[in-house]
Amino acid sequence: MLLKPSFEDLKKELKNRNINLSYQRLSVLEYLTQNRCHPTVDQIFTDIHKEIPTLSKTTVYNTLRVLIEAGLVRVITIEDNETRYDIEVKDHGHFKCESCGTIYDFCINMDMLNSGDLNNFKINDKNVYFKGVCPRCLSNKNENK
Amino acid sequence: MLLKPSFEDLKKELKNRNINLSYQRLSVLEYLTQNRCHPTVDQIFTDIHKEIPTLSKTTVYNTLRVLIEAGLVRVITIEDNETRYDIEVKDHGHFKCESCGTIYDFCINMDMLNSGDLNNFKINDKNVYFKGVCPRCLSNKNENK
DNA sequence: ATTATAATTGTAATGATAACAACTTTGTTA
DNA sequence: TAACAAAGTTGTTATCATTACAATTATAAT
Ligand SMILES: [Mn+2]
Ligand SMILES: [Mn+2]
Ligand SMILES: [Zn+2]
Ligand SMILES: [Zn+2]
Repeated sequence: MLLKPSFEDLKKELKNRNINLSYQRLSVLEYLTQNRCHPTVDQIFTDIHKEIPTLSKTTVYNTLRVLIEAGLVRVITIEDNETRYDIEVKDHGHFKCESCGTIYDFCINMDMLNSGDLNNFKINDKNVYFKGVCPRCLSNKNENK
Repeated sequence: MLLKPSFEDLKKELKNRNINLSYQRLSVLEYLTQNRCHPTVDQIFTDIHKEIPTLSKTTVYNTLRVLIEAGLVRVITIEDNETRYDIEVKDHGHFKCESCGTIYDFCINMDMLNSGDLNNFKINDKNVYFKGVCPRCLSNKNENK
């Protein structure tokens, strides 16, 4: 199973890397640990803005860049028109339901994947994206027959 | 190995689907069969524009949409700031070199990948994206030591 | 040849992200 | 603690990719 890093663990990680623990950064970081739905910048901004009305969207972008560079957040580009963010940086796949839009995590065996074509390549980043229809939407469709 | 469909094969495919074979559409289609570097819209437009000065970028977008809907072209979203297009629709992975920008194809065993988490999901589309440094750039780096 | 349908074109609108400079907060030093 | 320097935040503006739209042109059907 995927390990879920706690907010406190992540705070320590940032401190270790000498990254300043500003109120806004901690707020974004905490949001990501509690909302593991792979949110967009707009979702993150809109939600935190309710708590911190002075928050700027630029800060959300800046913070995400810092967290990504620190290796604490990964980018999900399963769709060409929306960038999403994931606090879980361990290898795992993403499935997007084309009906309800939900993005599901799933386990993958990355070793099985590497066919040997990439023997002499230095691999830094791996992403697996599937699309289709989730079980919930499939059963809803059957009910409406 | 991956099969490379010929321009003529693809023309027949379009005819079968009653998709109009306009000069511009055929031009884009032929470009994709001959430039398998996963080009962006801008690359496609700029190159074909040299031959067809009246070509509009809107037409390139429209044509790509038609070809994608027909299942003859697939979208590559390995980077969040550039959408790329691939005439090869068979399952295969993509590796982007972070140094030279080249996107390499590689073989994958998709069946090995599916861990069972997605047993009840209907899967329509699969993409595997890796990033890192390609052998050529790795050896260049060593030379400059 | 005429007419209807579809495709193309150029421009304008949209929306996500980045650049920027002014302002504010934080950390450091005395 | 006070003063200063560095870093972070904010709001605005700029940029760029993509889409919407209406006018024009090309294709298909009769
Ligand atoms: Mn995830
Ligand atoms: Mn490819
Ligand atoms: Zn669903
Ligand atoms: Zn390279």
